[in-house]
Amino acid sequence: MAGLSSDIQRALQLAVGEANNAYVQSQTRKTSRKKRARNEEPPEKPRKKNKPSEQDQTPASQSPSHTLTNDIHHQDLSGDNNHASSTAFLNAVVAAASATSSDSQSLDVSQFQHHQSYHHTMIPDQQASYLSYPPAHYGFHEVPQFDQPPPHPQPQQLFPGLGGPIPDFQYASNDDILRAIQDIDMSKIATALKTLGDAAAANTSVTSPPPGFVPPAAPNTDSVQALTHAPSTSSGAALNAAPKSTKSSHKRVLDMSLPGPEPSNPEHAHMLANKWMNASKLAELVKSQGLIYKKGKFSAIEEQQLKTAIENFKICRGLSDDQILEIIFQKNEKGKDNTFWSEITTAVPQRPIIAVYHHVRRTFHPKKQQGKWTPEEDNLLKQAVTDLGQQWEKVSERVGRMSSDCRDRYRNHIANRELRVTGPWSKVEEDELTRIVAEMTIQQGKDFDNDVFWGIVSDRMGNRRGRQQCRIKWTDSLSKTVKNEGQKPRWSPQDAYILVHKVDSLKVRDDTEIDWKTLPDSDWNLWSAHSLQRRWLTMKRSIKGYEDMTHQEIMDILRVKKAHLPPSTASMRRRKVTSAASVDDHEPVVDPELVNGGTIAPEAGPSSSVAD
DNA sequence: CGTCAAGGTAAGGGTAATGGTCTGAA
DNA sequence: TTTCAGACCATTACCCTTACCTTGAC
Repeated sequence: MAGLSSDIQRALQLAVGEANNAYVQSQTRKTSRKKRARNEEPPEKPRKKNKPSEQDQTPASQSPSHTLTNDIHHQDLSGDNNHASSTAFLNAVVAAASATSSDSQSLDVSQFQHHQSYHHTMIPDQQASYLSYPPAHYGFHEVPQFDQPPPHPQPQQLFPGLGGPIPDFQYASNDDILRAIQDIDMSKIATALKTLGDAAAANTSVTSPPPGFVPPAAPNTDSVQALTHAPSTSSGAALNAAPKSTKSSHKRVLDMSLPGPEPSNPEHAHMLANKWMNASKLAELVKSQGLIYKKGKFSAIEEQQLKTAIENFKICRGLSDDQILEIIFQKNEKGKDNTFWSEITTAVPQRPIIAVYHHVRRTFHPKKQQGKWTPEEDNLLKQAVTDLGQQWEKVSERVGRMSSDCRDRYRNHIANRELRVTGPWSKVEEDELTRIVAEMTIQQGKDFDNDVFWGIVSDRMGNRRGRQQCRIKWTDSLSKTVKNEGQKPRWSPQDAYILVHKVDSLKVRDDTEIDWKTLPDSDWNLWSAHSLQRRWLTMKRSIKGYEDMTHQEIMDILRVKKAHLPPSTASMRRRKVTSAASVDDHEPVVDPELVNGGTIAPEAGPSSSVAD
């Protein structure tokens, strides 16, 4: 099948692998739960924090402080029916796609089951797999294997009719794969997968899922009110962790294979989607009824879900794009469709209707994202504020930018412009900022990471520095120096190592789902959430072709890339280093692989402050 | 006329993307 | 010496939440 796109190839691999994974999982669980204990650790060993014993893994025992990993286990264990349904649907997909095959050359999926699973993230202790990823040029074959599990027994094939041999995917070239699948009708596969992807994307009551397809429920990985944040792996655990085996993944920039947020209880879900509750009302319900709702940035997946929901709303009612915009920005009450906001809110579980309202109105605003402000616009804005005051909607009409953008431009760049200083901070300024922050937080028993009002700080700096300047200077520079006893810490390979393991432990579908504030722990807390996020982006962008990879694929590569610590930093892991003065370069070096393999456990948490 | 819910506006806090400079290793 | 990657710093557009206000139904 010449000209088959690589996306289609990957999509097919994914479909088959996913279907078989799902099937094998359900078969495996049905036949013997004991197999689940076959993991990196012997069953009698105490499990890591994030890997509770199997007895813990019932939905009923799920505590509010459950971990993400727990969630995944819960979903997986309790989701036999879901798997069966998903599997049945995938089965139908492939059956439909292969219906036109002229001969029965087909996929022997048992070939894949010897390799590591890209589903590893859903089934942490499941070692069966179908597709190997990434290819050897990433150096995965060089990664030391720890506690290689015994070969996984092979459950019955999901696609017994597709029994022809196929080259081992782990080492096969694309050509081999293509030859093996050449008789499958790729257009049908692609169509079916698109449907599947859309269903997963929508994962909502707005859309009707394909028959038999039950979208899996899932851990929530964003900020969730009233939920103790699922802790990521501790820094100590990260340092002690063996590099995980490779697992395959698939080429979709948004990876929907991991489940999304678990729907709230039906009553709460209805309330969130229909009641316009303000912050205090929400807080009250969190307290009194244990309401769980999501805060923070909308992830790329939520964006997609909303987009799909709006599209469905449009199609169901036969509306045009303009009519949808009229609903979103409706000014008059006449002809108002009150179901719109409630309906699209159901597409993003755990989001309150008010948050969706604000988000969608910004996202769909015709004046959004116009880039840099020109001096002419600045003058127009300045004049408009002089004439109209801070009535941003009116100012917006005159300037031609969104009201919030006008407000931001004014407060951040126009107001007090004559006083504003830019460029590097002087020592005097840094001391002044440190003093002001200390006075406003520490001296009042508050947290200097979270309880600072930056507008006030800027005022107290005489408006010579803006709120954003003050905040960034503090969170990304001065605070870590203060925490580090006056020494400026530098980002080290072990920080990168910890970060990768922590991100990995979150098991998110996409890095936009990460709540970066939850990453630091007591031993590793020098870096602000903002810094960590930027570090992550830097690491991610160091991977060639990262734009076309899913989070899982990026994770796979970084996990290996950052698997080893340079000897010079390995020694530091044996004790907590808090300042440059404490670093002894002559300390014996610990073989990082020994530590990685769990032979040597670090005594304490890692140094989070490797000095120059 | 008071109350309540829906939703519009403003304000405060925060993040993402990007670019420049410096530094150290190859 | 040159080149390059990445650490560090700064800027600024963009985003989310919350408080408060307006409007209309009851």
